[in-house]
Amino acid sequence: MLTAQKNKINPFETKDSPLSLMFNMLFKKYYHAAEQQLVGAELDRYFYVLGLICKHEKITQQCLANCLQIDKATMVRVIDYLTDKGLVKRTPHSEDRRAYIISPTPKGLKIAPKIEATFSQLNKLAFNGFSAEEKKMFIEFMNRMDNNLSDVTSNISVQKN
Amino acid sequence: MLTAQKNKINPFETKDSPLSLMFNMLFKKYYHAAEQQLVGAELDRYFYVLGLICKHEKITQQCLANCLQIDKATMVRVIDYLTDKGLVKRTPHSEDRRAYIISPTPKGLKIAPKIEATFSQLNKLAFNGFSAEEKKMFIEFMNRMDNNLSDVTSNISVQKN
DNA sequence: CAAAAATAGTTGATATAATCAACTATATAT
DNA sequence: ATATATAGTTGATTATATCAACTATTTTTG
Repeated sequence: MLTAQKNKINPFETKDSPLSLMFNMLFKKYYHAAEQQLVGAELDRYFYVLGLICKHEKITQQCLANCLQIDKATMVRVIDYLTDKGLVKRTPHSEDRRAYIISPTPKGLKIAPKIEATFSQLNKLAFNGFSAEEKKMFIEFMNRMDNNLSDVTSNISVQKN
Repeated sequence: MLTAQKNKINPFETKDSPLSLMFNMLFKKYYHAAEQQLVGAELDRYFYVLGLICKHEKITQQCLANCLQIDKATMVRVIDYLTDKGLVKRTPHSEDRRAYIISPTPKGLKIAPKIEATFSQLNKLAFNGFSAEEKKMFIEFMNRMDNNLSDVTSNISVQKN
């Protein structure tokens, strides 16, 4: 019998647990830690989107949606949110009049280092006790998995974005 | 300039990308693939919860919430959903009259193998090209990260569950 | 070249999920 | 015996995802 007190299920130790469960749990822990560290930082979500925009300076909405595997309709609202907060702006694309280029405002750029520092610190914490080789291997494993799973989804079904 | 056509951002190759982004992307791909494979299987979400319940046969709601890092209020609704579908049932806990034990119904148990098979297949696909050692290392890495990030969140803040 | 198809972005509607506070009932600690 | 903690529930609110339909523009192709 599994009760709350003697809570013993650990997906990381159980044979054949779905990997998605592990990914999701790690995602949540990391994400919530980031939220806590960024409290009072002008924005209260979509840190990683702002991070990406600031890192690349110029990027279209559709590209962001593709990169982050987010539906383009959802992305509209993300960018609306960041725009309302005065952190990014839309400017018409010079070569494609359907498209907009998303770029950070000065205010957005000012926050970016704080976001980057938070991610960098959390990465360091997540990798605590990892050797340089182990760290490198981990990222490589993740990259391989991403490729493996991309093959699956594109074979099984039509992409949504 | 990053446009949709020449989409070049890859969080797995970019130095110092937030790990949460990688976790989330892998989670999504895996999860959506599972959804597609389980279309028409009585339930259309919470596969992993049903999987856990069937694997353990007897487990309290709070324990499930803890294990899955889901708010207990959310868990109520998950169990409601599974109960409405006739896949699990609540029975009073014999030693703790506040608690309910969640267990699978025959119908739930009948579906379980299909869910397990899907996860098993997707795990295999995700690990495609991994040696036995690499696979073992990956799980170990994930486990270590989970511990590292648990330390953080419990230090920084109060747990929600 | 003109027509058809595809793409970038938006909107509205809907469905799903997370979160919080307040609550009941019971169990545990002091 | 009282105070505190826990398991579970509910209602309200917010966040997120998803889908179809739409405009405007670009690309494809016959």
